Amino acid sequence: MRELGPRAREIVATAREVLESEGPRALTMRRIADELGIRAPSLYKHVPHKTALETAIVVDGFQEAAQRFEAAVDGAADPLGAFVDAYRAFAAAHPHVYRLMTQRPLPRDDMPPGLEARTAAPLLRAVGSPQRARAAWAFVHGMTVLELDARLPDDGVTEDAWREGIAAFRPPPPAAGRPEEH
Amino acid sequence: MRELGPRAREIVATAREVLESEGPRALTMRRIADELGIRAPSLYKHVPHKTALETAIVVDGFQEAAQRFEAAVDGAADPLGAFVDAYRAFAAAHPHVYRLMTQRPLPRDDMPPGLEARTAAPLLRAVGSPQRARAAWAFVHGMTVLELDARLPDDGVTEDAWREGIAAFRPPPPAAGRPEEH
DNA sequence: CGCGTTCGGCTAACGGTGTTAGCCGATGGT
DNA sequence: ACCATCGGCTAACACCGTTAGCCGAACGCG
Repeated sequence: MRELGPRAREIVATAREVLESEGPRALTMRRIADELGIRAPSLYKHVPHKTALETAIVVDGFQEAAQRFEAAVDGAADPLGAFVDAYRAFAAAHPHVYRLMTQRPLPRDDMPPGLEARTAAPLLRAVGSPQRARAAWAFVHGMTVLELDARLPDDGVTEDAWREGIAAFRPPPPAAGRPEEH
Repeated sequence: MRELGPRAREIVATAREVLESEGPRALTMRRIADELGIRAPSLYKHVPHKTALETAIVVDGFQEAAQRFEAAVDGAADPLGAFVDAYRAFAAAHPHVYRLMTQRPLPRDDMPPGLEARTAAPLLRAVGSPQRARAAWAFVHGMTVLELDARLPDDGVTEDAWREGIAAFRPPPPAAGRPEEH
């Protein structure tokens, strides 16, 4: 993947703004060009195709998410709970970007190496084992998309489901004497 | 939602075949018409728009899924395990239909009333409580889409994650004396 | 029988999409 | 002073969903 020039970064930034404020159907080459006071074909002087634009948005999204997750888990008394809060907050703040990041196979070849692992690391540390991390990730992602798509009734039960799932995947206390409060 | 005539049912059936065999990008009005030896505009004599076609595929998918889930759970020794097996089998057999069923808000207004609840019922029975059902559904759906999109490494750990999640959401044994084997 | 309606095809066309080809003025290096 | 590169531009293509309007065949019915 070619490195993006400064004009390309501008294009990606306005593309992300369009996506976040008006959703994926509005994310059109002509629309992006309009926003920049430019014609659509000129975009191709900076970006090879629309997919590369979407990939760049996804990469930015992962970078931002990774930062938030690391900051949330760092030194938290309840790392899993903190991670889940940060995860939900990210998805709620950038639902269209979140969907773009998750609703298709990852463009791994066009992503900085290590970024995927970096994003996954805080959860891994929060729950202990890799298989538990994958299960917990699946739960959190599942809840998130079901909520984004309004598949779950908006009653208190959904919040209970969050609690139930978090409790199910929280690592057991480190061994010794005092039990944890709940 | 208008009831679909017999020709419309044929159209939906070939649309589903195209979707299942070649994916959503191939699901084109012209492509469907071709398959039927017909021109694209003629489809609109039977179906109001493409979205209605997709909705019909989704409804068929839910009906088939509901049947499979009911059959799987019915009288099973481990209802949750049986449900998960049936769920994964359905998604693996019809990945594109599964995505269509889950990757967008449900077209509830154009679905037979009760179908959504019927599809959800087997899992609800299998785990006991509604909040546990939602959490378990999120986990199963999350694992499924992550696997469909090849987001999880294809090692044994993912299978462990399935086991871990299932164990986490299995209802406690009914009370009395003898412990279950594992 | 004849008539009118409805049905289910058709062609032509519109506006929108991503994308390519090719032109051209400005900028900047040698 | 020249030439190349950069970053715009217009025109156009193929494909998409969809609409308008035509037309032959089939059918109900007086």
